[in-house]
Amino acid sequence: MYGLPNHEGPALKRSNLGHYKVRSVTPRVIDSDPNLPKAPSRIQQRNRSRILEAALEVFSSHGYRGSTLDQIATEAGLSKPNILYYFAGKEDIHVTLLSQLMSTWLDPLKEMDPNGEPIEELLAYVHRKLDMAIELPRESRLFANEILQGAPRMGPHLVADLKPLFDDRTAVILRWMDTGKIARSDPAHLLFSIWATTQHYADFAAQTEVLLPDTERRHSGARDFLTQLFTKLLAP
Amino acid sequence: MYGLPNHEGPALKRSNLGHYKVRSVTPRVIDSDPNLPKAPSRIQQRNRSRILEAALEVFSSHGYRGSTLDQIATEAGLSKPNILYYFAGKEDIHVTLLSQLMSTWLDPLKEMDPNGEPIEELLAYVHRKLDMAIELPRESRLFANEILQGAPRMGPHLVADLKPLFDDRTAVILRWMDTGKIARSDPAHLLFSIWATTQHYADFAAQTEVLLPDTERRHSGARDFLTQLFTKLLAP
DNA sequence: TCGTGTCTTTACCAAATGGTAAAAAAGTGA
DNA sequence: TCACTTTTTTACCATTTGGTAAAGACACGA
Repeated sequence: MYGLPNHEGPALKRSNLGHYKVRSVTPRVIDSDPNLPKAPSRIQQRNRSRILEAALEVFSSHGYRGSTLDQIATEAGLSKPNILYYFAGKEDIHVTLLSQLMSTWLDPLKEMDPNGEPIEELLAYVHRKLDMAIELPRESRLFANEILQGAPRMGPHLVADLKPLFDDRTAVILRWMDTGKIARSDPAHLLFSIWATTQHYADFAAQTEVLLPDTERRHSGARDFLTQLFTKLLAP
Repeated sequence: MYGLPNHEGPALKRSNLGHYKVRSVTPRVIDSDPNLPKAPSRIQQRNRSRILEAALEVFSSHGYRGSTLDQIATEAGLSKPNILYYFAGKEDIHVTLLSQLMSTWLDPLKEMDPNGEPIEELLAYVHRKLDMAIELPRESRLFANEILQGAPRMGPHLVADLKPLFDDRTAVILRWMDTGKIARSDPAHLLFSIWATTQHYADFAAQTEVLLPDTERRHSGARDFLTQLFTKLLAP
């Protein structure tokens, strides 16, 4: 009688392909494979990135379901049908955003050098993560929203991309501990605590801004505190 | 042309009072003030708490906008009009939930004893918060969702309830530091880091469960790690 | 300047969703 | 059992919203 809601809004009536990614081809002499889609025109690049920028703004502050195509369209300065010319649908925009941001988000973790000085590497990682949380809070919130809802659109990405990197990095950290250059602790929880403490400043900004109105103390204070916290933890 | 969305769905046509809270009174001999609303009947108590339990389940996993009255109704085993007999609307349910949970959520902070042993008190607080995150993840996620969206319905609560408590507790911690019983650090950021690290296990469970599938290591491992982390930070 | 393909707008639609009116059903005290 | 109140159901409604069709505007090479 009262079924679960269709979380994607009105049902799409036909598979909505052929909009941008798959299209008929006008062969170019330069192009090696005439069966590949054309390179995006300047206008396409501009509008697609406009839409993604607008979507980041909207999705990150209202969540997926809390955002509407109209909002994104207004923010992007385009009409709703027009953004649907560039993307197959709301979900397509969201997924595109998430996958694009995934690499940005994981970069600092990749940059940790297994041959570097352990304490330096880890503290640098903390600082980079904190800088990102402060400078790119929308990106942080976008991910937080997605994970909070149980990662419905990013679950596979987590398993395929994040998990292997995570396993690799925890192994590196474990080896560092074996050398005695940093104190022993659970590397997995160490990474969790770094993520939690840094992203907290982006994800819970509405709270921290109320509790600690002084922006300067919030930002550089966070840096000092986290340095102290992790320096003490890692000291051999 | 393309306006912002009305985030509350269809506009309500009239002020929707008189549903439960305000109703005509049949005077009782026992009641001292016959102009006060009647005490809720057994059936009302049962159904209201059923609805709140269902709403906690639904709101915490889909967010406010991602949840529908039908979902809540189904989960509660009632019909949609029936839950609207008990609550004035979707927002009323959400607000009721949030205010009820606020005190549960702040209790551990209140219980910190200014006259206790600083390290013990703070570690006990960390452990209580972690236990709550693990045992009441839905409550944690409900708050996280609300804060992430900028606390649209809880902002005033934060200022009125949390801020004074926060200021008081950071002052207590500062006094503890003055006695030399714990190391100096910024008390505000100390509390932030406790909240961040503990709630992370509830709010980002979708992630931690992928990265650390072993439930035992996730839970007791977190406890050990956080004990270590904060013991080292606080050691004078 | 003409024609072809790209981009944008106008005018829609169907489903989902929050909410309501009103009558039926179930309790309840006397 | 009767009268009265409380609770539940049935049948709706108005907006919102994701999405589409189709025509028009635009760009640009030949």
